[in-house]
Amino acid sequence: MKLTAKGRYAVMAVADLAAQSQGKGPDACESLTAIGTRQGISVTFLEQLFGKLRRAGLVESVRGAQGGYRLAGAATSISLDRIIHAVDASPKAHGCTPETKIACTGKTDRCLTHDLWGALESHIEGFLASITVQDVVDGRLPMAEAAE
Amino acid sequence: MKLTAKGRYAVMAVADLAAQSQGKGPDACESLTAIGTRQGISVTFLEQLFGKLRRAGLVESVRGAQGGYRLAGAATSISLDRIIHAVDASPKAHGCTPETKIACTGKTDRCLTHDLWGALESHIEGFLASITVQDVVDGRLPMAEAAE
DNA sequence: TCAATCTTGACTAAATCAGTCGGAATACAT
DNA sequence: ATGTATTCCGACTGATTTAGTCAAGATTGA
Repeated sequence: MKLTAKGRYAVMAVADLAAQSQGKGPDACESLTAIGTRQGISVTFLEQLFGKLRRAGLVESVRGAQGGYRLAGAATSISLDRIIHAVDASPKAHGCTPETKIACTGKTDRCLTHDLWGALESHIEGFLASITVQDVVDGRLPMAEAAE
Repeated sequence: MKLTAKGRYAVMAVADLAAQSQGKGPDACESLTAIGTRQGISVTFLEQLFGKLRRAGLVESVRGAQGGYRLAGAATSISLDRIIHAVDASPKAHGCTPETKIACTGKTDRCLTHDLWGALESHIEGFLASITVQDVVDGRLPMAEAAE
């Protein structure tokens, strides 16, 4: 699980897409040009992101003129962890895999941090999984304690 | 808040240090050579990490032969977020700073993800702050649900 | 047909990561 | 005093990742 700007852009773009299609019919679609202009993201970069989002089944595309993208499901059914996983594929898990099992070779202590990092990752994942795109659109976020 | 291998190594090393000085007197210190050998981390890399840990006030050093490092306080008083902050200094906060305020210029939606990312960061931080080095040594970790 | 749009894949400049290297400075042991 | 073990410090580096760009083709509406 990585938390990069790319993931944040993807969340922004999907939230924008959801917000735009609020009142419109289920077949309405938004072009990347429109999304990019509104959110200040370059269209070519959005292409890259939406390609992955489409392959992950989160959005659907409509080709040709007046085409664009629309959500593949309800905004309430898309959680943020799915978006982030789609664009920021994390092939490697946390440490202590066969290749980097440095920590697990210890004699005195077996890998102390292995379980720890696993717990941390699932903690973050759980947090992101608990938020849907609709929540973001509505500005509804859990414990908005974002101090500073 | 970044979660890199460097931070994990630092937690491993500090936990090792704490575990070794369990029975010994408060003045006992461990050399980086010993820690590195046990944990399979190169000594030169440990030097880099412990330099930062020392400057952050988490460990104390004893120079010269038979020297080494010891914890600057009780293992129960050192939380993991302090270790990670010490070695993985994160100068930049999350997005929407003056330099990258791209998202905040929107007309329709003001920056939707700003608060969100802030909430996420403080969530992770709170999790790490709730775990002490002593917890790691004792293998006591919250919700050890680390499936797979 | 023509223009708008998605689709794909290669490409890149810059930053970051993980770690090394060389050399001081310091203190203990003999 | 000399040698040895250790911390200290900053520069350096190779590989990877990030955050994009660019070019060319496929598909469809008007």
